[in-house]
Amino acid sequence: MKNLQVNIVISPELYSKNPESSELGHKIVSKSIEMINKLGFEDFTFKKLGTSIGSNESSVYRYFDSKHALLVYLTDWYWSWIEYKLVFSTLNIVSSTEKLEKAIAILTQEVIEDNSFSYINEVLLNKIIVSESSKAYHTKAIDKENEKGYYTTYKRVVQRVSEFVLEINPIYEFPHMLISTAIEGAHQQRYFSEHLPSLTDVEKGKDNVVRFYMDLVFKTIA
Amino acid sequence: MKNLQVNIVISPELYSKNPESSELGHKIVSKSIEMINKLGFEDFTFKKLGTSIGSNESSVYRYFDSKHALLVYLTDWYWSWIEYKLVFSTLNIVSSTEKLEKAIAILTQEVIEDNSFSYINEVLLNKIIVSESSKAYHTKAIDKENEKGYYTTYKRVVQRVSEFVLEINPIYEFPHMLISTAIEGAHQQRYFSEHLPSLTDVEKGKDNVVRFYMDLVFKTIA
DNA sequence: TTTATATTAATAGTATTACTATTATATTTG
DNA sequence: CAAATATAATAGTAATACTATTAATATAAA
Repeated sequence: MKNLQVNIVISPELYSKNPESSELGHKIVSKSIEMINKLGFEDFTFKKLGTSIGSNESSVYRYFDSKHALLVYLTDWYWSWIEYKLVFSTLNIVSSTEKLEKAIAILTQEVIEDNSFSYINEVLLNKIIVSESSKAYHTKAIDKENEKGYYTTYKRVVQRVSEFVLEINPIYEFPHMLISTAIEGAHQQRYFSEHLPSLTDVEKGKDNVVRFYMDLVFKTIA
Repeated sequence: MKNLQVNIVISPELYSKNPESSELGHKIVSKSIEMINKLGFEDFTFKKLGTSIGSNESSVYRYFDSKHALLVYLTDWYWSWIEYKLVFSTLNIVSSTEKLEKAIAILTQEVIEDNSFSYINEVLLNKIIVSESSKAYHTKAIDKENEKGYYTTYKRVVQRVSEFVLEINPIYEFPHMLISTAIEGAHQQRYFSEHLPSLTDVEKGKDNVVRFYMDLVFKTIA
């Protein structure tokens, strides 16, 4: 994946002005990732963001209608990136088991190196997904936003991996629940392991989160 | 459980003035459950709450330091109630399998009737847990709050059920992850089934959420 | 029954937030 | 170079999440 020139393309519903289209847009996205990580989503504001990139609150608003819209954009970027990794790493593999293994690994692993997609730090973005992304869809406007297609990338990722599940066991009843449980669960377990460790069985050094979900998924569909 | 006079007792760290101690306290709790359901947590305010119970914003603040504190209180009340149901329904049962079955059912079922714990509507409270409770612990102050004991009841519930798992399979490596995955997963699946159904395999009439997690848990520890 | 005490209600005020609107100034493009 | 476009600067608004103060009311003790 190293030196391939690929771009994650984000659907226009998810921004007012495309942040890909200017230097300022790049700064907005990259600095917001840093700041949301540092401050948490609640304490992060467009005013603080504007100031810290040497620009202005109102300029940020020209790219994103709201703080929430920016979070949805970042989330969609993340899932687009994951989808890319997923497709790339399962291409030409014939064994369904092997494909599902790769998929579960990608979905449950912690992101530990910035794969250098230009101005986006994937390590920090992954941390935002773990600790803040549930706020993107836990909103009263969820149904309207879903209609507008805000969550299609995520749904497509779940769909793709569910298909691997059905290749292995075509009569398994709950492939989507299984995969969305594994994805969301893995994020939660990472959050818990840092903040509420007694809810987990995470040990230093071992990647128990991946092992746990790998085991769980394969046993469940066996 | 019907006519037993039992009270859920909440630890004093979770309120400024005990809402159990006055009529106004009861109203605050019961009306806030209604309003958070209707408006969502973001649009719910103490001002609106005060007005709608014929009282005052500042009076509400005497019971709870903040909106967030109230959500934590409600969450803890819910887990105390679940713990009570859990202990009650597994008492005197010798079979570990049966105990775990009962536990998973209690943890993953939708609450459909108000078991009439005085002024708290458990059906609505369960809905709040499903759609808002993750906001209680996804906060920058989580570590401090955890130290203060805000989440002990929830952790104890996970611990209790993890012990049932270990009774069945004493060498299973990840009992806490399994149980917290099932609990949080079941809530998420209920939320998804209503708002992002393609992430689930929920069908009308059938209680697939309970069936899915029951199957998953027992296969995983087999 | 008065008095003290606690509880609640009413009012006002603050800093901050999440935006909108307007105008001025750069920068790019034709 | 002119026109179009992008950005910055400034100001303003309604609402939020509180705090502080005082007034009214209920309850409990002397």
